[in-house]
Amino acid sequence: MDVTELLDQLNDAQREAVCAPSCNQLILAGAGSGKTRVLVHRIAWLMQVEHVAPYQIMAVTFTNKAAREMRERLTRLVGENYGANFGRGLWVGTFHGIAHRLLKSHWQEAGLLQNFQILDSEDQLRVIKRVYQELQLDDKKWPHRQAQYFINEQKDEGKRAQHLADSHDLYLATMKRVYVAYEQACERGGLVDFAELLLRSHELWLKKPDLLEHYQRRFNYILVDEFQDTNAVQYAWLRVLAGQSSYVTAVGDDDQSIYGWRGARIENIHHFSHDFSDTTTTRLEQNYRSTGTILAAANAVIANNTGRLGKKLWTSGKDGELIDLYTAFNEQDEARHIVDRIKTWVERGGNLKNTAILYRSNAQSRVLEEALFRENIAYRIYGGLRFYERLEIKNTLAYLRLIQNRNDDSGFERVVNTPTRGIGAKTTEALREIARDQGCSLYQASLHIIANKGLTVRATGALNGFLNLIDELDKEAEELSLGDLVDLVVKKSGLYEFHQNEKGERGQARVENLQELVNACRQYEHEDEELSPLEEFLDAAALDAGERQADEYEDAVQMMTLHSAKGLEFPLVFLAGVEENLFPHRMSADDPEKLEEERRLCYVGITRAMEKLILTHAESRRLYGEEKYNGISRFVREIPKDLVQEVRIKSSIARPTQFSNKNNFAFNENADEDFGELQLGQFVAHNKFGEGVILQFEGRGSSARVQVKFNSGGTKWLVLQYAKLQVLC
DNA sequence: TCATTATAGCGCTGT
DNA sequence: GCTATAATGA
Repeated sequence: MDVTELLDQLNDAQREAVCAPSCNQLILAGAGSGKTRVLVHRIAWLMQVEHVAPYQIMAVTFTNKAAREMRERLTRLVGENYGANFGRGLWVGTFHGIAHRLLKSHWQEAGLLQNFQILDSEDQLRVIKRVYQELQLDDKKWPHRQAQYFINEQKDEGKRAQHLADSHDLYLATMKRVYVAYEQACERGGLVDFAELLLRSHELWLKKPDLLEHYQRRFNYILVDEFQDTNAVQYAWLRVLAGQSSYVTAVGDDDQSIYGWRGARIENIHHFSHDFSDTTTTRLEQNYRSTGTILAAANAVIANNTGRLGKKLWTSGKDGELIDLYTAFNEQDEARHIVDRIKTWVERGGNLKNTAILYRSNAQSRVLEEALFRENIAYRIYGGLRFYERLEIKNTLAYLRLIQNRNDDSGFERVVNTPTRGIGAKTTEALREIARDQGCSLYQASLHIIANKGLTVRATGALNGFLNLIDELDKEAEELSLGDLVDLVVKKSGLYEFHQNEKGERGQARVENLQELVNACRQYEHEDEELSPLEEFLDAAALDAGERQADEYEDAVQMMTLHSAKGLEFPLVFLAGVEENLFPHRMSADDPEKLEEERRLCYVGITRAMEKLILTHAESRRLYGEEKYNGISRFVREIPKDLVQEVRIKSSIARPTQFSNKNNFAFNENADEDFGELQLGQFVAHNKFGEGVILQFEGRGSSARVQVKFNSGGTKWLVLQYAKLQVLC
């Protein structure tokens, strides 16, 4: 490719970053400012102009999706010049993926078992539960989750159990005990959790200077995306790897740091220019995504945060439409309104896939989903239960892991009696005891107990059946392709049949998921010659969050949390549930720092929108099984008034102003049924708001509602079905 | 030992 | 409201 062509598509600031002489670089890139483009072009520049070899470059991202996208764009830009070998030397991956790769190559030096397993957070919790039993700790006093959170927090900070000072504080002392025992359990079982991947590979380098030197010499250029999301270990890892001779390009946006709860340190971006010598800083502030109105709103909201590096997005484009704000009666009404707006959008020629509904927490998705489903609008939900975290999938993977490694205790425990085959709590308890005494795995304990006739005839038969099943599958594994093997595992283990017999839609969905897993395995491309396809697949499954690409091309409404929306953009965006206690979340309301993170989340949400942004909130919402009346989010108030227009319902039924004569309801024959004995001017009582007077009627059937002016001052629309108004005389 | 039912506990974000 | 455990009966 021609160099001019490489630079033509860039603005001045972008070009400055792309063509910078070799140095450490900090690129502060606002939302929609072409961050990925700069990264990709920078790599292309290094390769084609500076003649840096691909194997000297490492590009690090946070999600698999981002890594995939970068690789694709890079291939498109320079791939043809390098041919099929293009992907070989260049490392593009997530922090976790790269750390995993290193540990796989140097398991011995890292002090791991060769076939170590990656724990996802559910697996991790299981291990912690086992540890609790061992230590005889009360999970009521010290919840499992708290221990999990504690351990991960320590690891994210680079701290091992041994680094923790002994404390007289009972909580800290207990957590330390759990941490110590947890480390031992992982050590024994060859288990590695997410945080461990990073911590372990960091330690590997400190422990083996010659290994470090090898990689330092190799990777002269390291580029990191979403730098504001790095945690302490990742930052340290990076510094060590870069050493004195490599150049680091850090791209990030302090205003989009939304993973503080996961250990991300916004300070890393502040410290960068101190810690990496001769850093040049570039700001990308021109936005190519959103309208002027949307940007003005985003800028106004984020301006309320303190300690920012400072950045103001601007666009040369049009102001565009105002931001809509819809106040719904309840969450049902909110969903209805969103669906209506989507229908209008489509009628005017819009695509479903160009619209996104964003929300703070996954729990909000259900009502929205139902409303879309009722209207036959295709939708796709991101996140939530991930594919590889589903029960039936994890069970299948457990079988596969056992095939690969009999001593995988977590897999053993998971499926020894799934589907049920007569190996109950009593038998497994016996196995566990032997395993503990002998310091062996549950599989070996099984062999042991059978040899010593330590079980009833029935239990022995059942256990033998299970062991034979695994052996048989293993034997078959040599002959079969990965896809066929998984197919066989699913059928022979009885999982398939088990879920088929499960009643209801749930079983159906699970069967489909199993089929999908088989499909995924059939299509899985084996890359690394040193690993078996099964081995490679299992590792990939553990690291892959399971964002499937195929569906991206499907024309469907995109639904996701604000967190998973980062990095994406859509012409039409709904921000649902902009209410206090929900967004900002009530867990964050008291802590100024957490509140600022919520605000950044809001900033992320607003800047996803390209053309039109619609905010919705509900006056009353069923949350955790309770009716809540949350006020409108403070973030909405932070948007200048002149950028927002309130939309009232585009009523399908004209709103009658006179109710003196009930015959006015020509278009609403069931009005009597719907509104019963309620009349205009009727005094009513509500158990939360107290007494008031009815001002207006609207809707029918389940959406029949009345506007009430309460003596306490406020005026509210109430859905009759939920409000349970008492008629006063 | 299994399957059903009752109860308690817990709520966010996710590599 | 949901899930994960505990208690119950087959």
